[in-house]
This record gives sequence, structure tokens and C-alpha cells, in this order.
Amino acid sequence: MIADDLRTAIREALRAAGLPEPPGGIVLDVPKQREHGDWSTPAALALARVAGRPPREIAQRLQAELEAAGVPHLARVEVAGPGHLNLHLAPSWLHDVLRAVVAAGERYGTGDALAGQRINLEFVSANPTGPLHAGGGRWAAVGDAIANLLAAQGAQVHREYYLNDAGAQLDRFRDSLYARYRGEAPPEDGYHGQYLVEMAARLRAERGDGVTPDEALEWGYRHVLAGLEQDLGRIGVHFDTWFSERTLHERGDVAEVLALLDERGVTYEKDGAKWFRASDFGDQRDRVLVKSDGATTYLCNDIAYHRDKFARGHTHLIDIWGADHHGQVRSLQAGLEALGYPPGEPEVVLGQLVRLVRGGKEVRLSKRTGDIIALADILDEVDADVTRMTFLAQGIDSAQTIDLDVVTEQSMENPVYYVQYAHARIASIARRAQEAGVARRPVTQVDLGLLAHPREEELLRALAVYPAVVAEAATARAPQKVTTWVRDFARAFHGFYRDCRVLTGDDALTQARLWLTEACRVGLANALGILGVHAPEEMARLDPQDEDAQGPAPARPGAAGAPA
RNA sequence: GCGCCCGUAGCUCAGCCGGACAGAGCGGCGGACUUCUAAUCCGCGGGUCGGAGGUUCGAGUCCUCCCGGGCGCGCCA
Repeated sequence: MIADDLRTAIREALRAAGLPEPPGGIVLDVPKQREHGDWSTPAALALARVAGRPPREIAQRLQAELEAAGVPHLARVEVAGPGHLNLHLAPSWLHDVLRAVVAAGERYGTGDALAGQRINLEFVSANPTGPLHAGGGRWAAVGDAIANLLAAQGAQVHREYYLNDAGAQLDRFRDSLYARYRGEAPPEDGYHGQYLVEMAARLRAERGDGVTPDEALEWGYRHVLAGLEQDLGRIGVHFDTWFSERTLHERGDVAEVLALLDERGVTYEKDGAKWFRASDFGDQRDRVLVKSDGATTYLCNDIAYHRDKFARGHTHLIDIWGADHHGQVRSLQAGLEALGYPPGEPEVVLGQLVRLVRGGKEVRLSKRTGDIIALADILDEVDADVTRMTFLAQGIDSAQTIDLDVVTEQSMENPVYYVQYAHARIASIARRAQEAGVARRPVTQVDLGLLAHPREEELLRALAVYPAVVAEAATARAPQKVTTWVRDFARAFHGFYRDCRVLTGDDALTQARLWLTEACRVGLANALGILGVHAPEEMARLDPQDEDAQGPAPARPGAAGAPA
């Protein structure tokens, strides 16, 4: 990649000038303003302190070295402002970008930074006591996209869903379902949601009378599980493993972990319970592993669970949790460290919660109290791509507010269509070319120098940066960086489409632009692939009538003054 | 009280490891379809980057404090 070549060139220029590398390494930026060159480095500014010389003087030394070095594509180096080194490249570098994109195809934007790693990524893991609620969709979309990002960096990624199917909550679920089955109200601390009424009715319809509480539980649990899998499948999320907590108990994993911790001398008895010296491992205080009633705690089971993930051969564990669980991170990490695993495992990605608003008021969600907005409810009204893109448009460090009225009623305005339309336009051009009998000649026989329009350069610049965007997004566990890129790229493409006709009477220009659009297709499709959003070949024409219906009312008999 | 996260344009949000005049979408105003799908494009207007200090040649980005908001601080899961 050109950035690597330039970095190398700068490194050599530094050596030739007898200067050390800047403390933070050699930074290469794409300047916000075109006049500041194709690439820019603040290396001289960073070096001023250590070298004890004015930044501009250092910049001038580097400028001279770079100009003398004959770096490919490098046309001009200028020293600007306080000591920025601006690199102006010949247009030929963009042609290399195009060739690199089409040569790599589906692999364009991938890297090998995580090659050899086997990463276990656990996400969603909502309790199997009811349908997945709308907020859970955020973790599904984010987790799946992060999995795609890690895979794009060469990791072998295992998607996992943890089913808490062994604790007291399943008892409550059983009792609640059974109560509904008998036409009674659920227990005070049970699940009061309407969905259990419906589930109970179905249970009765399928099994009739005489179902025992435990039979109701098994039936209901399987029913819920199938629902979860189906809902997640609707937004394109599939798990490699649905891990049952029951396994840990049945197999004796939990007992084994307790024995191991005892062996390491990090447990003690107090008040009839068994405690873990978590505070010795950075936790705020010690934690209970076995309650005085003999049952193990959630933490204890979770330590056993994560130990199993390592036992299955994963080299790194990542959990995506809602921010309401952030208090448990240290305890779990302490437990694994006590067992001898590296500090910081599992890595926990905390996501802030989703707020749902309808009719201008916040909708509180709880399976226990009953008011649920299920992911499925949203998917019944909104395209799965819109749903995913909505969840992936924002960083997970901030709480997301989703206005159900906006999402469901104005989905046409969602940016996902803007992006998909760009892809459809590319596909449409390809179809038109085929109809006209125009085929792309080998790229080596095409004069890419004809791609000199600012719009064309803008597209190639965006494509050039794409691999770095993916790498950053993977490192930061931040899929919204890809969303941002894809929107910017779509904007650039729409501008190009408007200003530069691809299929023209000029054969050489047509060839060059066909290759450019092919490169755009590759970049767009790859980015959408990471987001898990479809890249359609065509999009239905919007009916102008529908458009009007959304806007100011057209003249209609009797419509004047009528309430909306 | 302690911990984590957030506070950027009227609204919803981008802004990497600090770099050169702060961005997008929506909304507002005004333009562009005999041309590869106008779910598009172009232009205009709109910001004390919550506040105060500090570090730095340089801070929306780092540090401290304050204000405002969200979420946690169980022998619950």
C-alpha cells in the first residue's frame, strides 16, 4: 500500500538526515484539505523536541532527502505551517489503488494482524425466558459486525451465545408459564409479560391438559430458544455455539473450578459461604462463590464457563456486555487470573444501553414487568437492513435512543437506502454495459490516466483509505467506523454518478470508468459485508405517489383542512 | 459516597494514537430529471465542541476539578 511505501521512504529520509524516529512512530494523515497534499506527516513537529531544532528546519531536511530519494509516485514535497510535511503524489498512485482493489476483490480491506488467533466472541446471551427485546438487537448487530471485523483481520472467530438455563430465573419462568397455563396470575417475582399468556395458550393447544410444571418448562424453554434463533436469523445473525449453563453443572466443571481455586489457596469460608479472594486480583472486594444454601453464584458458574472457552482452544476471549453489567467485569477477570490465565481475560466490550422512544415518551422494557418491545415486532415493520444499519450507525460508548415512530414510519429516509442505492446504480451500469455489448478489457490495457475528474479521484482516495478504516475499526471494536466510511463513500459515488457518465461514446474513457465502478463495487460490497447489510443489484423504483403522500398533501377533493 | 459511560449545528450523531480554517444526515430556504433508476445531485443558512483550569509548538481529542445525564455498586441472575 502506498501509505506503507511512504512511511518507509520517510524512515529512510530520517536515517539519511541522521534523525531518530519520532516518539510515537511515523504518522501519516490524509489532510482534510486537498491543498495540503495527498498525504501529510507531522514527523518534523514531533521531532522538534528530541532533536532540539526548529520543526521547519527538520522538515526542510526531510524534504530534501525525500526529493532526492526518487520515491515512486511522489511528485512534490512541501513544508507548510509550523512544520507539516505535505506529500503531493502524481495521479498514478490512484491508478495503483484501483488495480489493487480489483486484484484483491473480496479480500480488499482484509489484513493479517490477527492471523493465527482463535477468538471466542460471546454476545447477546439474553436470558432464555422470553423473546429478544429491541435493545438486544443492538448487541446482535454490533457483535456480528465485530466478528466480521476480527475475521477480516485474519482471526478465526467463534460466535457464541451463553444460555443461563440453570438458575433461579428458569424456575421463575417455569412457575410463571405454568401459572398462565392454568389461567392464573404469575407469582409476584415471576414474568408478567403478555407473551407468556400467548405461549401458555399454545402449550395448551399442543399438549392439552395434564402438563406438569417441569414439562411446561422444557416445552417453554425450547419454544423460547427457537424464537431467539429465529429472531436473530432475521437480522442475519447466526451463532456457532449455543452454550448451555446446565452443561457446566452436569459435567462437573463448576465443582472442578472450585477445587482448583481451593488448591491455589484463594478461597476461604465465612458465614457459611465460600469466598474468593478477588481483592487480591484487583477487584474491589472479595466475592462469594458458594452461597450458604450450597448453591454456586453466577460468578462462580461464569468463571467455569470462561475456563471452558479456553479449554476449547480459544486464544482470546471477548464478551460484549450491556453497561448494566460493568460491575462484574473485574470479578470475572480476577477469577480467571486466579486460575492462571493472562490478566485482562476475557476482554469485555461494554455497550451502553438502548432507549426506546415511542410517541415522544420513553418505553421501559422488562420481561419481568411485562412491557416488551420485541426485536421481532420491529422486524415485522422494518427492513432487517435498516435495523442493522441503525444499530451500527453509532458508537457503543454512548446510549442509543431509537425513536420507534421514526424507525418504523420513516424507514425510507434511513441512510441504508442511500448506500444500497449506490451499489444498485453500479450494478445497473454493469447491466447496461452488458446490454450494449461493452465488456471490460483487461485492466492492463486500459488507460487509467483518463480518470482525472475530481469525483473520480475522490472515489479512489476513499478506496485507498478503506483498509486502514477496517483495521482501525477492528482494533477499536468500533463497527460504526465502517458505517461512516460507507456513507461517505456512497456520497462520493452519487456525486460521481451525477457528474461523470460511465457509458459514453468515448471507448477509452468508458473502459476506464467501467473499471473504476468495478473497484467501487468491490469496496462497497466488502464494507457492507462487514456490516452485514445486503448489497442489492437493483432497487425498486419509488412510486412518486407515495412520495407525495409523505409530504404536503396534494390537492385532493375535500382534503383541505382535514386533520392529518 | 465509589466506579464506568456520555455531554459537538434546531434534532440524531461522526470525528483514529492530539496536528493546519470542526463534519454528515434529518429539518429550513433556493435550484437541477429528453441523458447509465431523482431512494440522486448542487447551493445557502446554522456550532462559546457542557464549564473552568492544566500539559503541549499545537487540545473537540490528553490530565484535574465542577455542572448535567445514563448505568452499576447483593450469599440476584
